[in-house]
Amino acid sequence: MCMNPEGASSPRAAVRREGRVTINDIAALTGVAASTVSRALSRPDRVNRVTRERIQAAARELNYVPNTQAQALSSGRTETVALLVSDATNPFYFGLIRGAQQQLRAAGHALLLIDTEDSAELENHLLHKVRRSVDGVILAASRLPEQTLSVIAAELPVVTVNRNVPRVRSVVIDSPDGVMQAVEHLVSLGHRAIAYVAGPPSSWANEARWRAMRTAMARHGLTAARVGPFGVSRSSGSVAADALLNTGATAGVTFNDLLAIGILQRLAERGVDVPGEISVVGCDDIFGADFCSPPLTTLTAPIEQAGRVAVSMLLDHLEHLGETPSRQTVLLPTHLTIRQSSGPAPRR
Amino acid sequence: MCMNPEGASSPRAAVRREGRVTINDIAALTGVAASTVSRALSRPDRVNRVTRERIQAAARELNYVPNTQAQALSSGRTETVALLVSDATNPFYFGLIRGAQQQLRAAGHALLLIDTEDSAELENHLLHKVRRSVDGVILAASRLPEQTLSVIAAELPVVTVNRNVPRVRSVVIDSPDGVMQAVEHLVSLGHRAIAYVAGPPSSWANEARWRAMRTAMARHGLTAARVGPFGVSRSSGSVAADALLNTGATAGVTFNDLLAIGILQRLAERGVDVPGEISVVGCDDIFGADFCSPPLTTLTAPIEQAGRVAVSMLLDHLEHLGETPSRQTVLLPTHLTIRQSSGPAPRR
DNA sequence: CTGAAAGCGCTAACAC
DNA sequence: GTGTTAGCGCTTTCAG
Repeated sequence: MCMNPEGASSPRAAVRREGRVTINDIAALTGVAASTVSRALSRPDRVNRVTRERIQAAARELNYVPNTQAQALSSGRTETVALLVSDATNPFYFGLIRGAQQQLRAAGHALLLIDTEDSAELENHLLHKVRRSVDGVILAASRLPEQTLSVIAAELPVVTVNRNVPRVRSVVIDSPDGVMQAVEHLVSLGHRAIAYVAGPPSSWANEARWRAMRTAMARHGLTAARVGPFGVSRSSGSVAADALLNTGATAGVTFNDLLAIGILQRLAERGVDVPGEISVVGCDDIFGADFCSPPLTTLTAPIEQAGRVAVSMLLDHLEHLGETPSRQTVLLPTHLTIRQSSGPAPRR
Repeated sequence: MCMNPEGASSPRAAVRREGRVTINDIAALTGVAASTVSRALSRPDRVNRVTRERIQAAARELNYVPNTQAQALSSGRTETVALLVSDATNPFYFGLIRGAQQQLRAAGHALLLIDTEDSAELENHLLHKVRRSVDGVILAASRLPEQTLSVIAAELPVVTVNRNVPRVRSVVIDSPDGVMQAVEHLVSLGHRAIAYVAGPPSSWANEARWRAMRTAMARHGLTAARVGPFGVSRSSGSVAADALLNTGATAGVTFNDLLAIGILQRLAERGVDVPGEISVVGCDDIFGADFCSPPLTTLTAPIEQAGRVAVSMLLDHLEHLGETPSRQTVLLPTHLTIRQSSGPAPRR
């Protein structure tokens, strides 16, 4: 009948609070205390069977959905895990994301995806920011210095992928071993001058692969050339291809497939025959490696499995907090998948 | 000196509560009330400049990070947006995820990634579950029936991608227009028998593309054949290729690139020349479309932009809650990118 | 086994 | 402008 003065809405967006069913509603409906409802729902074994069933029935009937915020606030557990990737667009991560997502869902946890845009600074900042909003984090290809990682791992459950840091759990794909296989493969095809096409210097895996390459070459009394560093995008492939050609090598092992595919494209442009004039071996076996042209010989990495394992390790860690943080690291094997980008060394 | 009885730790994992800095610590340090700290941090303009600066300095010094759970609980805003995709592994989503992620970060929001595994049921379930944990959701290629979507949109801010539902905001990529361009292209190359290779029936976009195809063909007095439905994976391409060949068509327009690439592989296996014997046109221009063999003629979709726009619409919606939910839909143009998988129709 | 009560950390009226 | 006071919805001692 009259305008009430408090009718004016607040400047902040109205908060939707309609329709929310809380444990109190269930408590009221079933005539028990809210705390009992809470128990019945989150630790069913701690409550009498008949009350429990009555409560669960009521919950179902009212279409109750727990408020995760509230749960998190009072319990300290968020049932959420953050996955930090350096570039959500990199096909390498697709499998990782997928594997992690699967395993997480199975455990009823949510996945917070964070793109660090390949910046250590941003990575650190975002990590700091979500620290309290997640139960733990998975760091895929972290760009952070070892010391920073140690500090973070001390205050938050962490699992790294493809990055080995003392006292931090990690799953690493054994690409170095794969690189050795690749070198054997190339050497047996008659190659003597083989170059490593390096990725970002901040990448731990990059250095690990390079080391493996030198070792493998040394076994045959050969020394590996090295070009780079290059960015890990297909477009970096152009420069990389030219640099690779310049070394006079008859074969190149690249930091990853993205780079390798870029190189393949550039070589085609320049009319260089692969593998006739030069062989190219990639790393990871990402989506596309099997249908680029020529199909890429590469190190097949169990990426999806890595995602699953990382999650398992993290969840396991969460269960046993406080226990000795044994420097546990899982090594996943790779194998060489031979396709058409590698072949016999050209005659001199 | 003596063991205190409460020393026994609880059976649940210990909750880490060490080192947490709260607004109370800042309040104590600066000698103001906690509420003032809260204000100074979240609505700086509502507090005296010098107090504000003192508070901000203290916050920085103590390395304060707000507890998002608590913020969410009391404010109702979570600063988190969920992105539901039907398959996190589908390269189509990479760009979408990336675009969304970018825009979200710029606005200081987090991204909850949810994989619905292509199941309407699971989609509905998960949506229900996160309803209260996010400010809004972006539904990429939802499999939900229109009515369900309407219901959800009524109780939670929603933006759909490639799915048009009355009263639900959406961004749709104008592939139907692109399909028409594709048909013109093929017809002008002399093709008369053109088939549509269908994707999942539950996909809204699939039907939209098929309709566009028929219309475009009709304009030339032609009728399109249709094969399928097929799954949207490369492996479905084998069956699809055989079915396509069976129609006797000289060209095929496929639901998406993944399928098209699969078809290309199968055709190569069967020794069918593309585009000599048959032309193939894909849809989306995903990663890989430009380097498969032959490179795929396809409809280039602004996928990343779609992700950004979807987020913008959603955030905008959040700002103006309660306002008339005008059925706002943004149409993003596509264009035909001609590569080597399409060519003149073969002579009879 | 269940209830009462005290918060989790923060925001949002409402006073002053 | 700033302090006071209630909660947000849930978990978790602590009694009984």
